[in-house]
Amino acid sequence: MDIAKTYLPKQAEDKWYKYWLEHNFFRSVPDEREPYTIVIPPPNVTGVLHMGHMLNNTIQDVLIRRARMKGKNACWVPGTDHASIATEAKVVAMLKERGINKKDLSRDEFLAYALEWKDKYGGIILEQLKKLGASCDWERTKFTMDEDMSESVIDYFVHLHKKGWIYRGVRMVNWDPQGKTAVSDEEVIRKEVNQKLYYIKYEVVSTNVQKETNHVANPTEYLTIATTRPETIMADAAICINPNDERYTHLHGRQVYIPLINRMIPVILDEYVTMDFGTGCLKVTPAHDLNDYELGQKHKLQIIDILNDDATLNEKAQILIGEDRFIARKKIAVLLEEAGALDKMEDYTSQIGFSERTNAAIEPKLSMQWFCKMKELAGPALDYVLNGEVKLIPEKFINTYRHWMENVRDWNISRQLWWGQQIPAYYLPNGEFVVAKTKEEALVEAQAIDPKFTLSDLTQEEDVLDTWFSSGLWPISVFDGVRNPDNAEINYYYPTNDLVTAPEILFFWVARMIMSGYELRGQKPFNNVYLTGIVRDKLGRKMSKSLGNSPDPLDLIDQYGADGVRVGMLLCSPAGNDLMFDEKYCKQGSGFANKIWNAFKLIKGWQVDPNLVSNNQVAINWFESRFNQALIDIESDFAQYRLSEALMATYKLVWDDFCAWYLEMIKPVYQQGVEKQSIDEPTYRATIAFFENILKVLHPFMPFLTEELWHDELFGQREDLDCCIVAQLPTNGKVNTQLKTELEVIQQIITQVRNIRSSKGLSPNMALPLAVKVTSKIDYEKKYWPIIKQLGNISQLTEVNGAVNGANNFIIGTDEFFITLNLNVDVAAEIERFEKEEDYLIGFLRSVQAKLSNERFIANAKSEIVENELKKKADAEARLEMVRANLRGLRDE
RNA sequence: GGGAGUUUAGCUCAGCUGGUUCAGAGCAUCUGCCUUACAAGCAGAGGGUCACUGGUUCGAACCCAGUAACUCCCA
Repeated sequence: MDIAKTYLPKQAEDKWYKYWLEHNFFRSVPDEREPYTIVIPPPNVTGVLHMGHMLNNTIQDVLIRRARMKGKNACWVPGTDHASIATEAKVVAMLKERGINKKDLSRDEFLAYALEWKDKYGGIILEQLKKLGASCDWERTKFTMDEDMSESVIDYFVHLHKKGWIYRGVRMVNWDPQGKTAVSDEEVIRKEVNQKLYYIKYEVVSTNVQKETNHVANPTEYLTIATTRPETIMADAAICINPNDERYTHLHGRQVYIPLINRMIPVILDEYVTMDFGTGCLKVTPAHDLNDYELGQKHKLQIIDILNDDATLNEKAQILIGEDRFIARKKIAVLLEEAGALDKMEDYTSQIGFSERTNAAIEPKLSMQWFCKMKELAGPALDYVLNGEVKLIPEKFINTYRHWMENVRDWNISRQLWWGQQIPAYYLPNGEFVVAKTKEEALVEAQAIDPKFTLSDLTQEEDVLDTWFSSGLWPISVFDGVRNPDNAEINYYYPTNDLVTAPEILFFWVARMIMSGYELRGQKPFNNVYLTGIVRDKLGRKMSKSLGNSPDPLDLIDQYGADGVRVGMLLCSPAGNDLMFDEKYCKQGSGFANKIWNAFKLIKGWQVDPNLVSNNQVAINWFESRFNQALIDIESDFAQYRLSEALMATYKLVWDDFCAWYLEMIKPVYQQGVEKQSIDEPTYRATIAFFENILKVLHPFMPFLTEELWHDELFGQREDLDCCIVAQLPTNGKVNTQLKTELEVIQQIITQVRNIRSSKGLSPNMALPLAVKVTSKIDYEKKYWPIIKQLGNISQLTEVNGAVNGANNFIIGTDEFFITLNLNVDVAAEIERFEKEEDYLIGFLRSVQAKLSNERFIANAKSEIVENELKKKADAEARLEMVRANLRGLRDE
């Protein structure tokens, strides 16, 4: 068989993903094993994969695969949410293209179109996740509007209503005039916008007395206000000035006319007004501004709403009826100008809210909405996090979480849409309403009020529930734990283990899951919340469609292989910090895959010769020990969710320890004309065992490559179900610290020898003799000779008692090494080198001595630190003596 | 305006309870090598006033205070 020169990911990826599916490796059903559960943060059903998903799902897959390989019953539940606003907007747009107006459709007709649309385009994202290698239990795929999921939502609503935590109320909401729905504060994106500040003159109403006595002498009086929204003056209820503002004392108790419509409104006093902003006169428009609304409540002002749901002006505006708010703004400026009421215009920038879903400018609007009380729910949800039952990783998010939970406001859960769960509230002819799971049950409730009511008297609330209201139940509802709280699945899988999500939805998703978990089950929904950062480009900009700075994830997979991209994502993703994504990380990932592939190729080229005797036992023991150490480190990294460090530890284990050192130590010397290189049996067996273990450790990060190699005949015959994906991770054995330290010395010798070769311009092929003056206990001659010989290309090793004349030398630890070259030693350069070292050692000793002669150091420092200082001193002195001996020798020449 | 976070090599980040002359990793850079697994490679090298200013301490990248810059959240 001819092995490709580089790793080719494509075939391997398709082949093994299919194989895993066919053999049900992703499937989880409750059994006697310990469960390990992750529920996916459901992406929008209409969404497509972006870099944020790539990161998020790579992390989840690494965690789930690792759990599987640790013998846990690993269950990763996939799914999507219905994203009511975004999806409805898309469906409306699609209908428009077909010439259909939503207004002309019944609710059921519209939902039929929406479902059709969802079936056609929905769930693409889940297919994309498969390309990444996501090992979700696809049989469990859920959608927040599945029948059982919707029923759970309705049940929860009824439950909360029974507790008295759901109510209706008029509130100022963030109105999206395009989506024609309220959106939550969190769904509003604030942006700086250049606007105009209009200075408008209001005529002050003269008093009767003044009118009669001074009619002619007293000219008309005006006050001027500054506003960015002149089109709302018709909704003004008052003008407000600061009572301390001396400029306007004469206006106290007066009234003014609104220009153009000449409606009379009072001048009111409130310290809320900033005197040095604009003119110090504030127009108060309670229906169209949150702060004005509150001011209006305080001063019992009239509320005049002049806007329709689509932000056109209604008949209450009296003028410009039917015009859009922005067009009205331009037109009214002209009208004011003509009426002489426009004093001036200034440029002004301010923050304006835009709908995250439709990008329309948010209009503050008073409307009747459904609310869920948050105080009672937030308390326990905060406690879970504060007492550490739910761990946030990294911990820095606890502060933010607490701040939000302590200042939580009631949650507006209604949306003026059709795509979603219709609120199960039924209005009665008398204006009251009842809440029940079904219309029939609602009738029973209604008849308790008045037995004469019939089904036809009940009208269901038109609004649907916020999507977060469904996804807030996700960890419970995917296991049917709302409807059947005691079923086997929920009891087995809940609470789930880890949740991987973005910090920006900590509140409206994570917090709400914790709330519902407590409320419905008295249990947290997950143990750990791993918060990933935002994927930015290498310039630190958020990746966005409009900037076009986001690579297409599938293109990346195409180019670098899924394994390469997974490694690339993880290499640059410290927990909780934003990551500056750069394609070069994917390149590094695919380079790593190639390195592993080539190590495999090397081993494949060997063949056991039973007659050969192994002299690699030290190398084998060393790597085994090194491997065990790496397992410990990697486990510790995972325990702390330091995934990129766990990956880097694995990367170095493979590249440095295994490839660069171990394989080079044991690699048979090439024999020409032989198809397969001969190797002794113990080394061959050990190496293959190491390689198989390495594949296991790598698997969570690079599932495809490892599975591909796992099935090679190199490892013998495999049963159908003997796959890397379900192999059990090796358990760590002993770490031999003496071997480790000694080999570090050997590595330094090799490096020095290479250095000398390289600095003298000698070929690596030229074998050199090495002499050593040993004072340590290291057995160079017997124990390490095979390694030194092979890696250093040393012809012979001799022990000497004194310096070797004319040799190049170096010191490692307390042992001195000599290489005799048939070249003149550059005495001056050598002297310089040793003088440099001497200086360093003198400085070092001085700093150590300074500590040791400091009484306060001796008195205060821990004894092991003092001892360590003494040892440092002794070592440095011994070394300094050697260096000086060398210098003496050199200077004598 | 209120709150939180960040600042260590050209880039992305480690650095635990203050204690090795402690400043580290990967990438990038430079030099030399097409050495029969890998040029997507090998061997070697350079690179930092740990943002700044003070303080605490025998000892500070680490603790404290202040300053600056950047980021995020809320109003």
